[in-house]
Amino acid sequence: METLLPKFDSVFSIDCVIFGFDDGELKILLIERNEEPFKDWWALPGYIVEQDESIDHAAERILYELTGLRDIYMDQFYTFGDVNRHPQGRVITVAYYAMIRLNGNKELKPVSNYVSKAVWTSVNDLPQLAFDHEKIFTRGFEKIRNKISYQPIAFELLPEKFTLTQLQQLYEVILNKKLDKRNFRKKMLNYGILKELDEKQKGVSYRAAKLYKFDKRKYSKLFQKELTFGK
Amino acid sequence: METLLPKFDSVFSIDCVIFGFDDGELKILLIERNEEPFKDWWALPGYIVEQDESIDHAAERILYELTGLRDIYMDQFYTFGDVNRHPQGRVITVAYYAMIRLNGNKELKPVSNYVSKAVWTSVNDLPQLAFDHEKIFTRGFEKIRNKISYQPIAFELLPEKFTLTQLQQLYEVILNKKLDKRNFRKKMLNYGILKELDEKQKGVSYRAAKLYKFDKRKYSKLFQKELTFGK
DNA sequence: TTACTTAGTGTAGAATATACACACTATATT
DNA sequence: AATATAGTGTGTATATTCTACACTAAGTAA
Repeated sequence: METLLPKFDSVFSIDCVIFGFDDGELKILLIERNEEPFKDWWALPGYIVEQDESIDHAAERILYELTGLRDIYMDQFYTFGDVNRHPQGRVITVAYYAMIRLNGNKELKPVSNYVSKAVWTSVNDLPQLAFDHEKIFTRGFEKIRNKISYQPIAFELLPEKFTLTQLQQLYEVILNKKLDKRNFRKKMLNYGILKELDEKQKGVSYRAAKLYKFDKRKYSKLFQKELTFGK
Repeated sequence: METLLPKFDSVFSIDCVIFGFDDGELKILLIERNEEPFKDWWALPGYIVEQDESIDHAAERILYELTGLRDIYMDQFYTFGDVNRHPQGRVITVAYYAMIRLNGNKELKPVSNYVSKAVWTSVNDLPQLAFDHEKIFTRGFEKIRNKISYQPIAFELLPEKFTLTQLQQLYEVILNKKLDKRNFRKKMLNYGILKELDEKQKGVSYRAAKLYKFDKRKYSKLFQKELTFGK
């Protein structure tokens, strides 16, 4: 490979804002750093892209190393490239977000040793974060808030079978406002992307609610359509 | 500055998809490369980010060097990081789009000598492009198509004073469909973000249309609101 | 059996979006 | 002067979507 390219003292990294929903709370995954700079600080999970891997691959790899999770819906949302965002050199970071299904199991097993631990933290209760990670988080949160308004990404966060009330709670948390129960149900059911199951919620000490499933097929039909601008 | 960071043989670049509207056609700015690789090929304007400049700054600088334009509405939209996208090494590129007001003057004066010339090309009539630039263009075009559906970015492309017909034509080109004149006007005027002027179009051989101006203030009020999800 | 908690449901009025047809005005051409 | 052309400009009826609002039903726990 020729190298007409100028030499450049720089690094690419990936940072991930990984959302989960649990206990009626929206959470993100934070790690405690075990390396300078910002040793012992909380940070978004992220690491350096390797020389011979694509950034999408790096994002998947890093998420896997930190959580053991694969095949997660992940999307790039912004690239942060201020000169001084990293105290040790020029690091441009590509931020991804992911939404994962907690299903009650919240244990996280960091593999890489640059992390002491990884925990789920409510977005309403975040500690101070290393680097410009607060900025990155904020932008990622805006992104999903925005996106959920026109695409039902919420399903990524819920267990496979869920109640309408859970779905509504999730919308409320992300949009940060109360929604009307009847209107919410009407709208969701009208989309026709929910499959009503013959099952009910279990283990609750009150009337059990019906469970629903997300119907991916019908979803794609509905939302692949062009955005409308009437005729 | 310590350098605990691993050494990495890599480069960041910026590529720009610069839209303009002229003659009822949506165009983008292409350059003819004067450098290997892809010498004499058409490409999106783009170049390497310098060691000590932020990526946003680089984007502005590069646009300026190629067009002499400043203070352009510009937005990052995606970062392309496949391993082999550049034949000479690892180059991750951050793509920006810009929308500029042609106002009839289409002359472009490239400053940098890695460019032989720069021209406006209709998006319906693009030549083959260097690198993965076709992919970048496509994604950028999707981006504005999407965005125009919920934000009136179209004004960036029109002259300061424009007719409703021009505005509609622009929407039609970007959305790639015919719109109903009456409904379009009603909708646009209802937003209340257009200021009707006391002037009319000049130099046309038919009934002159009223000119309008975009009212930025009212715009921010209207569109800063949260995206709606009812109550 | 009672008390408690959440599930589940309908409707009317308001606002918005869509569909549709024709007259007017200015200029260029003959 | 007559005519053709091309684009401006308007109103109304209908369909759809959005919003506001409160009670009963079902299940569990004591």
